[in-house]
Amino acid sequence: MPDVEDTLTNALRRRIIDGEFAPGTRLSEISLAEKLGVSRNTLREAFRVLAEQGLIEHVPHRGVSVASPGVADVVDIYRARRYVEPAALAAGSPLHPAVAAMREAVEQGETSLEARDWRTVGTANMAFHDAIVALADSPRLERLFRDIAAELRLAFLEIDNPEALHAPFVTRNRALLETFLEQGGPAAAAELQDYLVLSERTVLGAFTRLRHG
Amino acid sequence: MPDVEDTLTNALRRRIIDGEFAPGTRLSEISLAEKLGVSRNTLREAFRVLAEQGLIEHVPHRGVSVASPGVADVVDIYRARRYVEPAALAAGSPLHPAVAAMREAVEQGETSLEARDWRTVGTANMAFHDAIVALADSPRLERLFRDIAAELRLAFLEIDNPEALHAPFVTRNRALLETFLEQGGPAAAAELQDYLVLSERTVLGAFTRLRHG
DNA sequence: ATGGCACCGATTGTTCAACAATAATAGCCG
DNA sequence: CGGCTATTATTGTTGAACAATCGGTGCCAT
Repeated sequence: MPDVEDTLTNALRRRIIDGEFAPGTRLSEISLAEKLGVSRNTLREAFRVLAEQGLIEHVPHRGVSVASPGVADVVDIYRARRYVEPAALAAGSPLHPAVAAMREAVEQGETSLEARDWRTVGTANMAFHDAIVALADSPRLERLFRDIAAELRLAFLEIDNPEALHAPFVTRNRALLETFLEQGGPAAAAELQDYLVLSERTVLGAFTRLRHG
Repeated sequence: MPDVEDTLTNALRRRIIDGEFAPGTRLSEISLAEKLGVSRNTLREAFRVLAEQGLIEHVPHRGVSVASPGVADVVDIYRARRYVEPAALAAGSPLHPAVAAMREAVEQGETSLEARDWRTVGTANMAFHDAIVALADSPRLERLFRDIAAELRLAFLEIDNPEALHAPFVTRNRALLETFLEQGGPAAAAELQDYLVLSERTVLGAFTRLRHG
């Protein structure tokens, strides 16, 4: 049964992102390998990949645990986002295929918002920003964003107040898309800067509130 | 003999970057494991990490080979650099510790240039840009740059004309540092934009010249 | 009781040997 | 000479084994 590896990595990745293993959870090689029906060695290869992506944390001789991003991580993630996303939007063409993905993400967000399905709202929000990055046509920047978006999802899982985290940004996504199409990239980039500052503040606020009970 | 893994990954990484295995070289698990004195399984874990970093390419059932970046990769690498480096410089503080590293890299480059030690000139150039990215104080952006800088070194190895690639930029580094200190980040960022465009053109020119004999 | 210390158990780190699955190659046939 | 098949070398994966390390347990001395 070869080629399990990539599938295994992706499966694990999805399950972690979906919150099946809470952030901070220790992942035992033996029990997890048994549970997944693979050998320890194969599982360890997947671990190395996920650790490199920042989804799990590896401490020598103490195994791996699901990453649990702290305040410093969130700050850094948003810093990176502010470097990449507004620039991608500013230089992006309205004719770029990713614009369709942006529009779909906006609509998906609106639909899910109405259904009060916060988790899906969060997914749609991420898809929206993913599409923004895709405007840059840069595989390496897309990979960076994929990784930090996954980490951010873990941070969201820690907070576990999806409505407050995701709901406010659906209308902002719509507005941002319209600004981009009607006023062009630079105007949208400026708007996105504020957007990201607000988003960061929202996440950090929820974080510190957590720490204080 | 535990904990070999991280050491092994770093050792392999250094040897690849240093050109011990030419870009495109196929890395056989059996022979390389024997050569390095580790087991296949351990080596495979290191492979997974390096593949994730883009240093080696993994094709299922065909093994791994040292990455050999093509024109598209170089273009993308420079695109990513233009997203990150000028912004880091624009927002960077002259009091940041990384400025010392920038200065050291400039001086190292000048010394090596005089000695006509092109390889060291290249290393100093990379250290200079690494320091620029460090201005952003972002571990994730630093990691991105570390990876694409490594890939770029592989591209340089393919070209193998280190003088043309590295020598012209020593004086530019000095000038850029002075602009940053005397005129501030935004002015330096603008200068760096042109710098990177020129650098990209240099690399791409050498590339296409390669293809034509 | 308490603080430090040696031991013990559980887990990770690593190796080895084996087999399955695949891709490239070589050789065969038409 | 081109296409098909068989061979072969390599990767993919497994299971078992042992070494090394970490954390905790319980003992001992104060």
